[in-house]
Amino acid sequence: MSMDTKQAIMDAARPMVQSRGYNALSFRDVATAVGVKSASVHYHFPTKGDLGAALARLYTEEAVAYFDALLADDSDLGSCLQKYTDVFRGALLKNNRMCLCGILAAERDDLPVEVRAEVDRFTDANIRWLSQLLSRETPKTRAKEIEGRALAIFSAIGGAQLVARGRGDIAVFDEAIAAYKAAGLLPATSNPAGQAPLAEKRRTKGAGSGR
Amino acid sequence: MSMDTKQAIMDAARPMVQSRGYNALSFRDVATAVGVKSASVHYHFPTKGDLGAALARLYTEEAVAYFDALLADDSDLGSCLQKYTDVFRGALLKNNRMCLCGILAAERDDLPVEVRAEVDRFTDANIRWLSQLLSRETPKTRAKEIEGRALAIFSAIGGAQLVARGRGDIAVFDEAIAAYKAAGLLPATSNPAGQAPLAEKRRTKGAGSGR
DNA sequence: CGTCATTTATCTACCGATAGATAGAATAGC
DNA sequence: GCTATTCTATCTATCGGTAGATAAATGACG
Repeated sequence: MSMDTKQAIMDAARPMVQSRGYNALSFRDVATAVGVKSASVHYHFPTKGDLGAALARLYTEEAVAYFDALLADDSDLGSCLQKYTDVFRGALLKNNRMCLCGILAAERDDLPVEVRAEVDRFTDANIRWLSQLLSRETPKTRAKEIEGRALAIFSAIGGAQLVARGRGDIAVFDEAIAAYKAAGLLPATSNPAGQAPLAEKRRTKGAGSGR
Repeated sequence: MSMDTKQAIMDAARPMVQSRGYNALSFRDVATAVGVKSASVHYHFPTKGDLGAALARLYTEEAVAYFDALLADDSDLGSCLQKYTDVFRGALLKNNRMCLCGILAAERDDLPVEVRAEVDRFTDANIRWLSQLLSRETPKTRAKEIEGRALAIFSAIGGAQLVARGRGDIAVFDEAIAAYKAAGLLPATSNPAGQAPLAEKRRTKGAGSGR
């Protein structure tokens, strides 16, 4: 029953943070959702920072695992990026949530240092993964340039998520992504006269756990 | 003494929200900063939602005024967009702050409806302005396409601001913007072999009030 | 096996601090 | 004197966190 509770706490807390942010996360709410008392949450996570950092760490680990599987399975850049994008889309789809580390980034000044560090790790992991993916297509390109492109993709998708969430309209996200493709920031997946490397058109299966 | 206090409250509250978000904004903190009691803040802004909405509304109005002046004065698209970008950069420059409506978008679920409405207005105003700017350069393009491009630029810049803030490093913002230019999402301002309409290179004078 | 000690996990009850908000007295300017 | 503004004082609700008790496993040892 022990690790079950710890896991249940994290399972309950994560969507709460993704919905309302770190500041709005309360031990009491989590405890109520899990069906225990807030003191029990403190038993597993002594401080709020501990809980927040654990959430962000697990979040990053799961994301990295999913993304790395993409890199291994699907060697097509276009469809990899499509699935990558769809993960962020999935968060909006689930009750207009945001990427956990995205919303934490907005709250940076209020975060305990240990949480901040995990947010940094998430960003790093995304840039690294995107760089890896991009450099596979254009191995000759300078690393600095590829990293810049990776950062641009990461930032742009995060921004689309933020703006779409602000409007409470997932269509805004889709429009932004479409415009990124039209501008050449993302590879076009099907019809229009894009540029950049092309890909097939399908959306494929699951979009992960709603990152 | 009356309107002075009201203005002083807003002047004090705005940077607080930009730094730590709506949830972290407290009547007591604002009152202390202004030099009055919290009850006096309630006199001018009965509820927190009133204060938040007033902040967002004024923020949008000031932004629109500044941007419209840009459209009138400087007819060059590249330098207009450069100044537009620099406004968002300026927020980071001032104690790693974010666009007020950007951070409010992240907190959407916690916002009173009146604040939410003002956030929407800000987004609309930005898309409208960017569309106006873009359509001046390419009048033939379909309105839907221009709006998509405007949304892309707005989202991308907001995302760059969010990621850079999360890292606490304004250089991240600059890198992202540079990569946007390289990708063709934003017009290149000077040296490289960009595409799109070109512009001169200067940064010009003030970047507004740190939007 | 049985006994004793320890650990695990949770509870109840509370702490000081702070949140937004309100009522009504005091003060100031016209 | 009336109105606009600010004050004092207080309320209720919630926050993260702690203290202390307890029941149930777990393990050590004779």
